[in-house]
Amino acid sequence: MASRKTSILEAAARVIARRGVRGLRVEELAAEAGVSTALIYYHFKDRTGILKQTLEFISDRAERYTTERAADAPPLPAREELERTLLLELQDTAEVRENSTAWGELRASAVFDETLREDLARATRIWVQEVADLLGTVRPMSPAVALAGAAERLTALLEGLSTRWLSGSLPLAHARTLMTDAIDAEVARLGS
Amino acid sequence: MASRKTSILEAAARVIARRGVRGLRVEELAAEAGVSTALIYYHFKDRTGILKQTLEFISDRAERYTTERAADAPPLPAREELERTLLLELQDTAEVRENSTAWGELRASAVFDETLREDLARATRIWVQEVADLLGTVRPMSPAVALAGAAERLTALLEGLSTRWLSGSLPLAHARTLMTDAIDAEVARLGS
DNA sequence: AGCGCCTGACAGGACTTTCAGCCCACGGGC
DNA sequence: GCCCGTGGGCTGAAAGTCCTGTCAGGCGCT
Repeated sequence: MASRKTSILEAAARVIARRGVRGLRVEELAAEAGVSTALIYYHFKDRTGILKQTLEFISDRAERYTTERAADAPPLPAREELERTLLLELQDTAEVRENSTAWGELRASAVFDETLREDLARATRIWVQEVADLLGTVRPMSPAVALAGAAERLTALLEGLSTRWLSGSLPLAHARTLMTDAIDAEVARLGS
Repeated sequence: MASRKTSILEAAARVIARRGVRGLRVEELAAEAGVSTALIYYHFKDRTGILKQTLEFISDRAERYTTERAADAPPLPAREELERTLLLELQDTAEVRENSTAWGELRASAVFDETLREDLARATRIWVQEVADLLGTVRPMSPAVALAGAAERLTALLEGLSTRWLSGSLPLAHARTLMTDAIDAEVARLGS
């Protein structure tokens, strides 16, 4: 069930989305979760422990929501599936905003914290591979190297656009347009 | 010439590159610059003031080093100039690394700090415009809207690749290849 | 003297982490 | 069934710790 510890992790995701990894205050987290600050230290050794476990929690959750689809939903055509997967990260819903924000924070934190790098690199690799596979479905004749390159560009672009969106430099609708156009370009490029 | 204030800003860029925005401690900055903490507050109103002016300082400096060329160097062909400008941000030299890291940090911080957003959005706009102009030189017949879109994609991609590089998810050489390919794709796209 | 640049010292707070112990579910002995 | 001892989950309160931002004043230049 939603144990106390789990609900603290959920609360942590919300607080990080609101304030960032940098702005997470244990007291605020405690208030958000409706527990005492001491309980946080009971379950997580220290502030770093909170961060690590929350980031793990978040990447599990993200993997779930990008992959999962209603079991009874008809499978989408390859091209729509690709677009859907990528544009999913550019939506103004609480869950996506929360995950995107946290992902961006994780990425940014890893620049200064080597202990995060390995996990991050692995998660990135999985994500890129997933997109490369989708591209392969859209353009079955393309060489793997080309697919990998396109997937890397698309996912890196997505991260860039996402950060710009979240930092208020780019309206969401425009980000979506740019992303769609980039997908067109990459698909066309593979086709040629 | 290098006024005390300027040397504080240079030190701030170094400290941010080393510790991140959240890791910037006024005391550490003072030590790095070889001045008292009080002097920092004398020149910059508060911590946020330091951040804002450092952002400005960094984007000026980046503009300089991407734009400037030796006076006696022959002007490059448009296409090479474009490539050079974008790939300059993907180099493992102290100055570039420092600038890129600080830029990424400030971008990430702006997600949670509205006071940085306006400056950041402006700096972004200028940069995108610069790239759009270069693209316009390469493909003079392209409509402005297409140039703007391509420039936004290329700069956002560059930010994404840069962050991946700095966070250890992407080898530098590979990032450069991906960037070059993206430029090819966008230029080809404008040409059609 | 007046002014701009600069400093040491510290007040005041924001945050993290610890501590002593309460509460209650549970299992064993009667 | 009932009592008691135990231990994990949990908390209020406060001790630390670390920083930011301020203040009164020094120093040199015009």
